[in-house]
Amino acid sequence: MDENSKYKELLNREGIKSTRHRNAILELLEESEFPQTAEQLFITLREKTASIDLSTVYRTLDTFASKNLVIKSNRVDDGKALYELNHNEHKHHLLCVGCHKLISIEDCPIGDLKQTLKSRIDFDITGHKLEIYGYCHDCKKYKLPPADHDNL
Amino acid sequence: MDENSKYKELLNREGIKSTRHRNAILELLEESEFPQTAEQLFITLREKTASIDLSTVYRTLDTFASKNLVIKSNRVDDGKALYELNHNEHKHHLLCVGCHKLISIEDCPIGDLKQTLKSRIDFDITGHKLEIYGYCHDCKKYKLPPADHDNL
DNA sequence: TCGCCAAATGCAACTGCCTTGCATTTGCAT
DNA sequence: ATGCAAATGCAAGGCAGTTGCATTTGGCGA
Ligand SMILES: [Mn+2]
Ligand SMILES: [Mn+2]
Ligand SMILES: [Zn+2]
Ligand SMILES: [Zn+2]
Repeated sequence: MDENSKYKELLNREGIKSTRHRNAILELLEESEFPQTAEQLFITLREKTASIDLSTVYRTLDTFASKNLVIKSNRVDDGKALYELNHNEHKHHLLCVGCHKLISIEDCPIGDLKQTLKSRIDFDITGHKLEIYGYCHDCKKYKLPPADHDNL
Repeated sequence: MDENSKYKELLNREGIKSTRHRNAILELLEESEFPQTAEQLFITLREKTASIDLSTVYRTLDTFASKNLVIKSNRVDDGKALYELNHNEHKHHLLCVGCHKLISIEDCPIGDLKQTLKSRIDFDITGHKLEIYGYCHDCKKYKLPPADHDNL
């Protein structure tokens, strides 16, 4: 293993081997602004670095997810699995249903709710997924009347 | 078509035909407290009512979703598609990761955020999906240390 | 540095969820 | 009742993700 082992320490800390593919995948995830499908990662990996099998990509991502290095979620429109690096920072994003642009935000509205639920029904929140969609500045002019559901 | 056409008006209002299967599926969804997979619905339909094909279940649910009669989402743990009746009321639920129980809540923490984002970055929220998980009262005693991500 | 072995990977077959093409049936307007 | 578009059943197919197994490789101990 050559000097490409940028993530050797991280991987060893998790008790798994530092390999070419694992380093490449971590590096690629670090460059990605938004969650990626396994296939997107696979294609990019084939282009820019060594040959790799799709099953290896899935296995690696699953391993990372089990170590909490990676967060796995599902795309809203087709349910396909998405993977992103777990930066241990709390972020959400807005999806524009007009142009499909993603916009990062730091807001998280769960904090208060967490206290409320703990005292009211004795439920301990450990995590959540929040997907927000709507129309961005550029798309507002073409805005359709909003669907009458889920429309607080 | 006999008197089972409980939803004839509703269906006609949406511009689609009232059929035995569509009525059965709407009825079944109305009895369901929580979102169901297509397969769960399919099995129940086969047991309690007439024979139906799985593809019909999917096609019907897709049709309903396109009319906003049904809300389609994805299960957190396996990504499988879930379907529920759109009651046009705003609800979320808590998933206990200990016993997989679902608990309905009426709280929605999006209201304030909606105003904030509109004024700050000119984004119009039209909808959102929120999935909250943690430990219910009964499972707290067996609680594992929380994962260090997404843990506001 | 060498050899060992469990872990990681490639490859190909396979599973399961969901979709689609097509022939037949059915709802419903006339 | 008749006609026709929409709905359905059936079977095949598509595609994301998984798995079994043979081979390779990383890391460790001698
Ligand atoms: Mn949050
Ligand atoms: Mn809400
Ligand atoms: Zn937009
Ligand atoms: Zn529980």
